[in-house]
Amino acid sequence: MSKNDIKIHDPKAQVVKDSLIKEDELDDVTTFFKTMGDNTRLNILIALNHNEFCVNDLTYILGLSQSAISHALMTLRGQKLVKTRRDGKIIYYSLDDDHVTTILDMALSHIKERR
Amino acid sequence: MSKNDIKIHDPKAQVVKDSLIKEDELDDVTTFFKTMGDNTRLNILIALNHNEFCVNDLTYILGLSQSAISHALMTLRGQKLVKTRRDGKIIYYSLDDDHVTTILDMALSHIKERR
DNA sequence: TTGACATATGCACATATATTCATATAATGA
DNA sequence: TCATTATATGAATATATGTGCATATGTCAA
Repeated sequence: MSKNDIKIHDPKAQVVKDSLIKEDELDDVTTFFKTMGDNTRLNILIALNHNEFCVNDLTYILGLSQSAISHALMTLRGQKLVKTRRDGKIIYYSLDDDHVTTILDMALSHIKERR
Repeated sequence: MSKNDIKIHDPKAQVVKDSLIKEDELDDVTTFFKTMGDNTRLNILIALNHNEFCVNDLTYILGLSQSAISHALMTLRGQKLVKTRRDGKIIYYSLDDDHVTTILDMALSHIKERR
């Protein structure tokens, strides 16, 4: 008996199965959540939600190595969650997406109400 | 020179550093995002957003093994994102949190607008 | 009580990923 | 040009995590 022979109990299952979002679209969403699902990156986003900062100051704020911060920022930039601005040697990072703030706030309140 | 000797450029860095959320609270939020950051779990949530379903039907909808679905559901239940209802042999799963729908929708639109 | 169906769980394995270390690139001022 | 400061990147390692397999638990019908 192969996988195709599974018998559904609720006919709605077929409808929902057919209406699932496409794999690549799903990948985009999960990748977004994965990006948010890391203490370092989330802390960076929270910090940048207050103000733009350079890599050095983010290193100080989070208390992590410059390399770790830089790697995290590259991931965030790849997801277009942060953008950069250069002023001489210094590169300033800031949030690149209004949604992030909203989603962040929602998640925070979601957690708090759950307690 | 130790980590404490990092010199900040922007005095706001100190303010933001002091206002960071507590580690355990941060863990809660990232754990929540991690839970959402998986294709199987997210697909389950999307399916349950349409209707409650039993494990068997979710297995059919996602085309995965019963074990994989069950494991995923345990994680979701641990995060209080789904709840269960038993009817005889069958256990029905449904969303346990209004926020999830909202956050899901936001993430989906976030992705779409970004293209 | 036995068999069939529905779901859960422990273990093992494979894959993904965050961090560190070392080093590279880039910009500035002397 | 050289030294210094700021940031990025590649490789290696350690840890986390999703899935399949086998099996356990639970429920009902006969």
